[in-house]
Amino acid sequence: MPSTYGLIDGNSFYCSAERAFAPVLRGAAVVVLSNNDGCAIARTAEAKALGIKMGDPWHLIRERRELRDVRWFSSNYPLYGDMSRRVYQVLAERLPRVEPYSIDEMFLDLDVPGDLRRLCQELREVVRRIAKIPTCVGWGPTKTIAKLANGIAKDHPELDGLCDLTDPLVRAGWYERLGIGGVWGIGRRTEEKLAQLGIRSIADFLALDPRMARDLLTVVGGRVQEELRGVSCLPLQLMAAPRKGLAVTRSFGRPVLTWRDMREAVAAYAARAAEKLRAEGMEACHMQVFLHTNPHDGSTWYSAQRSARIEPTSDTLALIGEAMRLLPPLWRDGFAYAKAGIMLTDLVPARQQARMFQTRDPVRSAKTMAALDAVNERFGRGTLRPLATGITRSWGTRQQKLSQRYTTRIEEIMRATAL
DNA sequence: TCTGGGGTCCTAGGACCC
DNA sequence: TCTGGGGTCCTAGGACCC
Repeated sequence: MPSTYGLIDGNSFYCSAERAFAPVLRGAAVVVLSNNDGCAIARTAEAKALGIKMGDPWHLIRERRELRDVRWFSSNYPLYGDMSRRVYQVLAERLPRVEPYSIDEMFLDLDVPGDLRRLCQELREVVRRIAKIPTCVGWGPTKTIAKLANGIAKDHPELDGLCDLTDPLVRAGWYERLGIGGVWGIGRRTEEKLAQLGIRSIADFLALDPRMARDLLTVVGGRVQEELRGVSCLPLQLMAAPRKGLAVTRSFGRPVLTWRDMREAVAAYAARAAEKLRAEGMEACHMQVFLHTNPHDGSTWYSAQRSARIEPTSDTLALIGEAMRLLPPLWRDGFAYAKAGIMLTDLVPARQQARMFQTRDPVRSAKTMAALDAVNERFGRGTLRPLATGITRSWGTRQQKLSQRYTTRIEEIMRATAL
């Protein structure tokens, strides 16, 4: 177990990814929007300075005159994924152990010889130069402390993107000043619960009897407390744990009113779920389908879900078939549906040998799916798709300003931006 | 009228994360 | 016109078993 953990994260990661290809955006207020261009999910410092908050609905932001010049983008996850992998590569070439934690954050094992501050500064510079992403780095004796340090580096520009919380005395100083709600693992509800007991700062929380912390917040809260004390409970995870489930759920670009559109949308989600499953080399044994109306618009709420055990598969047509069996009982005429989704759980590694009582030919299915994936990999997602998933897709997601490079390979990107 | 002590599996819901 | 998507872990409670 390392004695020093680091956390590096990309500043306004999605915005920085967009900026990497459009130098003209340097110094400009930039936001990236959620699916359906619904709300702001990433903002540059300039956009934050203009008062744009995380999660602000975009239709309200754009009405404000002073925000007319804000540059905005629909989210382009394939691009951000490429950028994230690039950042990982740069780090993994320079450190023995790196754990990708989220698309824009990596935990680092900093048990390496030499001056840590200098090393972290060098990491920031090389990530900026090669992957074109500005970052902050925080470090300390546990992951939770490294995460806290990273947040401090982000919030205090005078620290030049670096924050060292190795020294208990330095930590104690911050613990007095920082609210417990900013700690990794303490959300809004827990913060409220603690506030009722008069616990507001991190220092207050550490003064709480560990048994009481566990009774109040379960083992999770107990672990947070230990980690904040400097006792490491969360190891670095170099191997990503096999995933437990997978979901494709999406709000419609406009309300779905007809059974025909609903069937198409859910078939399309099932097809996408099957693709993801195959990309992971997994098969699903359980499927859940749900749909619901808009919870925000004051109309009558209707929501329904149904699930079933299925024969293990990652075959697109088979999964569409299962979804089409689950869906009909959920449908009620007369509602304006806002969202639907497919969730696959009980994932198992794909295997090709025949099972007893199997109703499909696995070899044939694998061949067909491999061909389908190869075409879509080469010519873009959705080039080849089952008719059941629709042609016009009037329910599709709105993406008015997608940066036009989502099939681009990272090598081409790097060439395009070579200085 | 009284009525044990474990187990497992499943589902739903809460809380949190990015 | 009108507010994202996709995960994880933990706990409680019911059904069922011996």
